Amino acid sequence: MSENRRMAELLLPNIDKTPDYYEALYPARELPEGARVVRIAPSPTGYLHIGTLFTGMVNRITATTTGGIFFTRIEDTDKKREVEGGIADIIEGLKRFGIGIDEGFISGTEEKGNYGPYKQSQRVEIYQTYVKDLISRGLAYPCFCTEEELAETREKQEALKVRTGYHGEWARHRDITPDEAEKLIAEGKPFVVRLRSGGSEDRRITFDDGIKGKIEMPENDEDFVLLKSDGVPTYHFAHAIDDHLMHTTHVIRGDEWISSTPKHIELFRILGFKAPKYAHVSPIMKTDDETGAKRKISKRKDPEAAVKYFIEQGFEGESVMEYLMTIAASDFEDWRRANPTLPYRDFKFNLKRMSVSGALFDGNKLLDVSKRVVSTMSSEQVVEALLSWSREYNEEFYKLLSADVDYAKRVFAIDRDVPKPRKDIAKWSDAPEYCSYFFDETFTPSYEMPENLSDELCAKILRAYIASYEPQEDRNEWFSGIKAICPPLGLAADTKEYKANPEAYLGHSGDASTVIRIAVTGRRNTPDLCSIMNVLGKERCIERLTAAAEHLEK
RNA sequence: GGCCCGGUGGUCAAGAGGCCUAAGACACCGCCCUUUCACGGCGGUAACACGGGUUCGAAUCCCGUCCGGGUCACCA
Repeated sequence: MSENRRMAELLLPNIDKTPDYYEALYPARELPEGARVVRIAPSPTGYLHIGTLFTGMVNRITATTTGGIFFTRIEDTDKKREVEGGIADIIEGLKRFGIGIDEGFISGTEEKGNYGPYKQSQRVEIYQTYVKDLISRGLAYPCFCTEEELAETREKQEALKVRTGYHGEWARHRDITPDEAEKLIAEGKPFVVRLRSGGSEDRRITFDDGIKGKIEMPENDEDFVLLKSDGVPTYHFAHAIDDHLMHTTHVIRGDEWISSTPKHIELFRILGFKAPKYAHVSPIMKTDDETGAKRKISKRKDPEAAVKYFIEQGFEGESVMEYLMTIAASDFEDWRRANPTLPYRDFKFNLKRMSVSGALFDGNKLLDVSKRVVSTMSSEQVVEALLSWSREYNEEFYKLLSADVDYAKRVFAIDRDVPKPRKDIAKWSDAPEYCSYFFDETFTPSYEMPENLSDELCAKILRAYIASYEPQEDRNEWFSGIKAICPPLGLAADTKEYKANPEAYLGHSGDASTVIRIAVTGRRNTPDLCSIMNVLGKERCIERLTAAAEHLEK
């Protein structure tokens, strides 16, 4: 038995399979030419991050436009950071935003597909099989350094002003013999398995990044850790094994990974795998409120880093995705204008069109996009969405709406379902304020009348209108009712008439309708008043008009 | 600090040596339409980080400076 072989048996005695076994178990996928196999590989460390959603979306749409596969894989190799329910939070979050999953984890607990298991903690035997093979080929070795020893090395390197890390001369256990290792193991010393890197600082490697283009870097020469002392792999090693076995063609991930790509490339080479194509997505940035500096959006400092924030605010998933698409593809907005009704998924996405630098999160733009999305929804859809949002995040409002759902539908049908719908609502949390005057419980009267009219005149307008008011289905008929009361009060029935000769009148029919609007709704700005009054009903309108008139007469 | 990646209006961006007197969108401002509010339409303010090259010609190519970001773990 060779020394390397002996070392392999010594370190991983329980592994009896060889890589060939797994190569046969996970044959190549049968997919059409050009189909891309992509994935998102989150760690279950808590809630869904906006950046994860973003790269998830980019991956999803890449698979969709190429007719490929999008799968999820859970990277739970760090027990310390794992959070209970973390998988469900992330997977359900993706689904909530309309990101369909073809394979891998499709809920917090279920997985599907022929390339599993899709959770790294269940793949330990696979990783160890490949590591054992590497050791027996002399390409990996055990390292018994303690944390303290590693820190010491680092200090020395810093004092000497040389590059820190476990490489070359500094790789203390690089030449450890099986005898030495056996002795240390017998003493109960823990160890990790490191790669015996064949790279050199002086040589450069280049790779063609799918987003950033050609990137040139020094080769990896770090004997980085493959297997941690608990036998679980590091990200780097798990990535190489998994994406090879799962036949990932394109690794689209956050650009914080660029600097470790040389490690990954070396791993794929040493393992004899074909490396995937890499594409590094720039992070979503934010301006720091305190320093004014641009920085990566942060979990700790920014509420909008958590996708939960948008859900609580009542943004439609579709709105957030539309907004993210405008960041992801510079030509998306043009496409959207040309195809206003198509789902964003139909957009032909191309990684090469992605921006190379990180975009600042623009809340205004999100609002604008959201208003457009909401304006295309029917009143039924709006009320349904409102009900499910408020049930969870605004109990008071939920009670109000659910007390009479038909009434709510009539409220939200106003100026909706028409060719040019209004854009008053961006997110469901805007709704309570938007419709407050439709409910006696939330109606706040206002008697702030237009500046150009005296209170006395306003009261007269209201009294005249109360006396003559009859509900009308037709807007023009309805407005005729207002026009009719104008001349006796010294107001112009026709606006143009007023503009031509303003001195001759105290105001015009537009002013009269403003007075009525304020009395009925407590606001100057509302959707179509005729429809509002019809929804409110004659009795309630008269009540409010009378209350206002009485107030002004005092 | 080493190594990477960037830098066009407040924001997102188009731009591949002459078509740039630099597009479009959001925001902001003004006007028009209109019974109000919106929607819509029209218009406006506002940018190639800086310095050197290369070239007849540079936002675009090269070098340097500055600035920003990322990364340097038995975390992903």
